[in-house]
Amino acid sequence: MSKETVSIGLSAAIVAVEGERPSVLVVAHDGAADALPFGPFDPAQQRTLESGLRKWVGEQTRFDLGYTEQLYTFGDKGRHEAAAGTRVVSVGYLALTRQGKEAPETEWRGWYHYFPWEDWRDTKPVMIESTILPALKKFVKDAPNAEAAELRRERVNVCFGEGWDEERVLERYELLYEAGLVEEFWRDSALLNKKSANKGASLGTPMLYDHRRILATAIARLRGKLKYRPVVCELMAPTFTLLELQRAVEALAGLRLHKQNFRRLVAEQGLVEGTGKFNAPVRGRPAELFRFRRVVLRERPAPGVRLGVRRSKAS
Amino acid sequence: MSKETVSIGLSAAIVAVEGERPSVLVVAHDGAADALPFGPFDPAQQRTLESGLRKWVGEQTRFDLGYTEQLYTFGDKGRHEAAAGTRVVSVGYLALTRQGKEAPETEWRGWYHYFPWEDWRDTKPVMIESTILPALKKFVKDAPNAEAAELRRERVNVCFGEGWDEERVLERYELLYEAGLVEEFWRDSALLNKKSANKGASLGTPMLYDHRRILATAIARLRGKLKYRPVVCELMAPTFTLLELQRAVEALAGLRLHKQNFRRLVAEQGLVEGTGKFNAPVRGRPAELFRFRRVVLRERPAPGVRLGVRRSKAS
DNA sequence: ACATATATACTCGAAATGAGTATTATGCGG
DNA sequence: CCGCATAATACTCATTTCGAGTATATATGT
Repeated sequence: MSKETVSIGLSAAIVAVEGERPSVLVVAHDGAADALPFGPFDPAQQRTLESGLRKWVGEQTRFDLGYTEQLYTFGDKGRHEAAAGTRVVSVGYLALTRQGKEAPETEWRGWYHYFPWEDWRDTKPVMIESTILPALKKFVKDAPNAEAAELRRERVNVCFGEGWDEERVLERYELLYEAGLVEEFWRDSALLNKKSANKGASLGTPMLYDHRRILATAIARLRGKLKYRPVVCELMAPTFTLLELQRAVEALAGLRLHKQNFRRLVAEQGLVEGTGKFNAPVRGRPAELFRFRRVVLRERPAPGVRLGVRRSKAS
Repeated sequence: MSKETVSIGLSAAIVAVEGERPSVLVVAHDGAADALPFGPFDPAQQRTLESGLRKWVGEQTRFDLGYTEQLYTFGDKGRHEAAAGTRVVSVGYLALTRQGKEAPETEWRGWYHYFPWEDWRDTKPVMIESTILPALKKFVKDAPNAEAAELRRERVNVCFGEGWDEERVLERYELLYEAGLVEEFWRDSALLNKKSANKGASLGTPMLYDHRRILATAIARLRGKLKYRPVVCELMAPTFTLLELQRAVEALAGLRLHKQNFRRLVAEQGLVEGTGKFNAPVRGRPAELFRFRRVVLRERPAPGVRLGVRRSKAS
C-alpha cells in the first residue's frame, strides 16, 4: 500500500451580479487558466472548514465573504492534480456578494464565458444545435455497447433535449466533460496517462483543476435556491427597482421572466417593500425603489423568488 | 505551526422503511454509542470518495449500496475526535435500500429514536411543548447580550415555532446541540476542555462522533428530495399498494397525508402503474398492486412525490 | 402634442390544490 | 345471508396559483 497522503483544498465560487451580468471572482493563479480563490485547509490553524476558506479568500482577494454555503466535496483521482503522492480532496463553496472592491490579482468574469450554453435569455444558444448535439450524438454512437448507448442517449436527452431545466448545470458540464467536449477532459487525461492525447473540442473557457466543475455546482445550487429562498438579496444594492431585481434573477437563471407576474410574485410574498423614493430614469416612467424586508431575510418557513417562467413572446 | 494531519472519514446513513418505520443501519462499533458504518478514506486504493465508502460499508455490513448521494462535509474541530494530532474531516452520505439481509454486527434502528421530536404523524410530539420549548426559552435568556438573544429567539421560532417545516431536521438538531439539550454536546465539550462538564439534558438517543448530525442531514435531504424526485422507489418492494407507498412517504416525512389527493398525485405524474394483481387484505376491499414505471426512474425533467399535506381531521 | 419607453394595475382562463362526499369491494359476526 | 366495519377507489367543488395578456399611467425627447 503506497503511502499517499490527503490534503483538503478549499475553493470558493464568489458570485455577484452587475446589471445583467452574473459574474464570478477569478484569480490569476499562475498565469495559466482562470482559477477560483483556493488553498489548502490547515487543521492546526482553523477550527472549521469555513474559517479556513475565509482565511484563503481574504488573503487572495481581500474579500470579506458574506453569505457562504458549502456545495460539494470532490475527490476523484485525476481532476485536481497536485504534487505526486498527495491526493487533493476539494471542498467547494458558494459565496454571494455585492461586488465591491477587489484585490489587484483578481478579476470579475461573466460566468457565461465558462458556460455559454447556459444563457437562454435572448435565444436558445445556437451552439447547442450546431455543435453540442451533433458531438453528443457521436458520443452516444461511440458507446461501448448498446446498453451504455441507451444510457448516454437518456442523459443527452435530459440535459439538452426538450424541456430545458435551468438547474441541471452540473449534469450538463459533466456530460460534456465525459464526451470530451471541454478542454479539462483532455488536460486531465493527458496528466493521467502521461501521454498527451490529441486535443479535442473546447466549449467555453476552461478553468484550473476542477474549478469549472465547482462553478457549475455553484450555479446549479444558486438557480435552485432562488426559487425557494430569498438569496438574491445578497446580490442586490440596498435599494433597487423591481426591474433591476428581475434582471438579476434572469441573469442568474439564464431565462427571461414575465414582468407583470414577477412583480406580482415578489409583492405577494412580501419579499420587498417600497421606499417611496423613485429613480431618475433614462427613459420612461420612473420606477419606485424597493428594499428587502428585514423580516423575510431571517429565513422564515417561507419563500424565495419563484420564477414565473414565461413560454411565449416578448417582455 | 503544529503539524496536524488531516484524515478523511466516510460515513453512510443507510436508510430503509419497513412498513411505517423508517430506519437506519447502525453498527456496534465499540460497544459504546450507536454508529453509522464508517471508515477512513484511503487515497492510494480508491479512485473516488464513493468507492471508498462502498468498500467500508461492504466490509462492515456486507451491504451493497444502491442509490447513494453525498450529503455534506463536516470539519469542525471537536465533533469527531480521533487520535490526537489528527483532524478528521467527515464526509457524510445518504444511501437508500430495501432492507435486505445485514451482517451480524449491524442492526436496523428506527430513526425516530434519535429524533423523537421529528415524528408528527400522530400528534405533535408532546416533548416539544413540555421539554424542548421551555429549555430553549432558557437558552434564549442565557444569551450573552440582547442581540444574540434576538437571534436565538428567531432560530427557536423558525425551528420549533408555528408552521412546522419538516425539512429543517438539521437546523433543529444543531439548535438543540448548541443549547446543550443533546448528549453529544456535553461529550464533545468535555473532550475539548479536558474537564467533564456536568451532564445536562439528553433528548433522543445519542450516536458516536458527529453521526447524529450526519443522520439529521440525511433525513433533511431525503424529506426535501421526496417532493421533487422519485426517491421513494428505492425503498419500496417491487410491487406495493398505494397505501403502502403513502405510509412509506409519511414515515419519512413524519407527517400524515391526504389519501385521495396522494393517489391523485402519483397517478397524474405517471409515477406508478397498476399490475392488475391485488393483495389479500386483512380487512376491507383488496388494493391493487402497483409498480414504479421504469421510464420515470431515469430522472426525467420531472417529478417526485409532491406531498399533499393535509391540514384538517382524519385520514 | 405626440411618439416612445417604461412602470404599474387589472383581467381572465387553465391548471393545481386542499378538502370532502360517494361508491365499490371485501371479511366477519351474527 | 344480511348488515356492518373497513378499506379502496371515484368523483366533486371551491380556492389558489400561474401563465398570459390588455389597459393605463408617467416619464423623456422632439
